[in-house]
Amino acid sequence: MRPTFFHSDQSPPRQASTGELIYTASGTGSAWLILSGSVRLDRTEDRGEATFAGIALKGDILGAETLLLGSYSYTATALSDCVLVPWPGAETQPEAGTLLKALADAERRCADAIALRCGDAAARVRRLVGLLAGRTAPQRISRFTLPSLRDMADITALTVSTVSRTLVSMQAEGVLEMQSKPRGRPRIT
Amino acid sequence: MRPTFFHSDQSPPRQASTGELIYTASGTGSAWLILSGSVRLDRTEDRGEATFAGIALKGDILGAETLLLGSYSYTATALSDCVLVPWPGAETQPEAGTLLKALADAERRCADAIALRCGDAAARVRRLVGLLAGRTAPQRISRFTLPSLRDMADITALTVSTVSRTLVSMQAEGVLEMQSKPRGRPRIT
DNA sequence: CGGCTTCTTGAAAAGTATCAAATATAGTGG
DNA sequence: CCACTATATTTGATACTTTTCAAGAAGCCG
Repeated sequence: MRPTFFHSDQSPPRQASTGELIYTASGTGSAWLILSGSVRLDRTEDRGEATFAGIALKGDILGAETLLLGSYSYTATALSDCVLVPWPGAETQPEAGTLLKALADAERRCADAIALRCGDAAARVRRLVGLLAGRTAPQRISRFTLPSLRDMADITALTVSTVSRTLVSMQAEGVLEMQSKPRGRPRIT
Repeated sequence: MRPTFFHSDQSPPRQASTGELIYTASGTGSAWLILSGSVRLDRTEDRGEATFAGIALKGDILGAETLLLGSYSYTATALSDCVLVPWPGAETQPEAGTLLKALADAERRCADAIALRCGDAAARVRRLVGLLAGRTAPQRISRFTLPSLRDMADITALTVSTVSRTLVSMQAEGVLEMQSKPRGRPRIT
């Protein structure tokens, strides 16, 4: 008996753990629907440097440009543990309705990403934490479930030092759980 | 005889001059294709404040979310003189290919908008000026063709003062034409 | 253990925001 | 036609936030 959480005419879900590379710009592959987790997108600038270019959350479509261009335009990295399924599943061409939804979602998360660079450091980090936690989870957030400081710094256009200081003060205020993130190389989960 | 610069089965182009409101969030209307000019998108936050949420340039689709939701999600304002045509033109439903292109364009301009908030003030303003001028026009840019300082400040997450100072120094360097923008209420063109 | 990576923290420096005022122009109404 | 108002840009002095640079602490891994 096959598992029942995805249709039998689709490929199985793909897992990506925190920090893992999902695909690389100019590489080939399918588009993806994010079932859970959050993803960071990066664009390679003129000088070959990769810069933050967007964020994708649960329910978003990832790498839709490959359906048009034949290759990915951005590099995708998992900000948290992710589950992805190829998109569109069975049909070779997505239908107009789902494409429209993907388009509307893309514009919403664009506005979200821009908003993550508004205001002072405290406001940005707070907004990012809220976005990653999802509006459905108002309970206190553990520091363990957050991305690396490097990722959060890139997303908010702050430095690692500033993000660290901000998180520490958020912990002091009780917004975050009073438990420091373990230092050192992240453990392989 | 009808004009020949657009197909007779389409509505005529719409003009919007610099600073003009194109449509309002929660209002109704069609989606638009930008034939020329640049547009600023704003989202109303929780407290009712409007914040910058994106930029749209020549060739981009504007307000596609109205095809899915029935109303606009953002407020659109002309950053420069614009010409728009309803989209899709004759067909009631856009085809998959053009939707995919709109989706890819949306992600590209999302990355562009995020990049406008990277680096110091000089880098941001320089990038914005380059984006609005288009890569096809490497010649020197007149100060008259730029949006208002208020708009540029909102887009780059700087203040009006800082944008002004940056533009003045760019004029001194010769990147911009050495002609100051006229002060006072913008003339209605 | 030693090397590597990540997070934390301190002090000084740099950049931008803030506040305020001056300048300049378009539109309005007398 | 001319004050008068409203809006937009420029500029200066100061205060504040964040960056920078540096070092230390803490965990993983070979």
